[in-house]
Amino acid sequence: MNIGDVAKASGVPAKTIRYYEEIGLIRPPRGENGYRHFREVDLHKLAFVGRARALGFPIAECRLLLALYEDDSRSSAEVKEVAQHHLAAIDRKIADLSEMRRTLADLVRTCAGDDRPDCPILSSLAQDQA
Amino acid sequence: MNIGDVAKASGVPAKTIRYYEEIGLIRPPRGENGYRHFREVDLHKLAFVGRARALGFPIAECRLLLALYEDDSRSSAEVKEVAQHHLAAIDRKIADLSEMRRTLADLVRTCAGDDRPDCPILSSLAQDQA
DNA sequence: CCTTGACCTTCCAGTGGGTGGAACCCTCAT
DNA sequence: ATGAGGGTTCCACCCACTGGAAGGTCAAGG
Repeated sequence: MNIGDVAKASGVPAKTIRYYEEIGLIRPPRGENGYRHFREVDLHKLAFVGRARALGFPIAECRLLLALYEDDSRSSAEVKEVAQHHLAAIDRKIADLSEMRRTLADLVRTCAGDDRPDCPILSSLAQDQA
Repeated sequence: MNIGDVAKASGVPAKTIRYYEEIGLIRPPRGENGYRHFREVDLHKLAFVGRARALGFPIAECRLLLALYEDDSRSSAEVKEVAQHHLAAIDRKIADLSEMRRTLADLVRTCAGDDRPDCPILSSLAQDQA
């Protein structure tokens, strides 16, 4: 399979696949014409990474998960720890965003949104007790 | 005030303040020694941007908000629109993260986390019906 | 007057995770 | 032989900083 087929099959854009090769996530062999030639295992790994990325795992953790996946002597505890670590990171992000959302929604609610210049949003940003 | 004082007063790191000047968000005048000299208004604008950034507004929107803040003939409707736009962006992010969280939490819950290699997290990442 | 240390300055490079585009090569069907 | 639609590399850019090196400035203490 060429890169375009793999991109279609995995849902990962060709540009991204090249990038993944550049950072050593995948190492598809090359044909005589210089084209990357993807075997089943390469497609498989790429789809694995694609799904891990879709769950928000950073590249470093995708690399780790891939290594664990390929290591038959892994323990599920190791995998779980990586996943829990990422889950905690997601929770922190959600908490941060929710806090922003709460504040911003309050401000939006109290803003008249009419032709007058008076605006509690700007006042809040301008004052120290924002 | 020098940059260090302003950094302390506004909570925005000196490096970030220099960056904000570079992108034209603020334009503090310079003293004879080449040091940036921050007037009250510069500190004020910087703190404004700091608070807007803390609410997650991207730089472009901070710039817009700052312009509206300095425009006496603005309407609160314009401000509200910017804020609502950002609120919607926050909501999208929260929705995306929540979806990830849901899937990941399910996987973590079903993983034994013991010495055995079998792991539903890896299985899920490896299979198409992840 | 000199030194010390805490400031300040600029510039360059790197972060994460790609994305866009240019310039060029390869392959296949017409 | 030619044109479309692959593929290849490389360089630059996105966001919003952040780290660090090399060097200038300033106030206080000896």
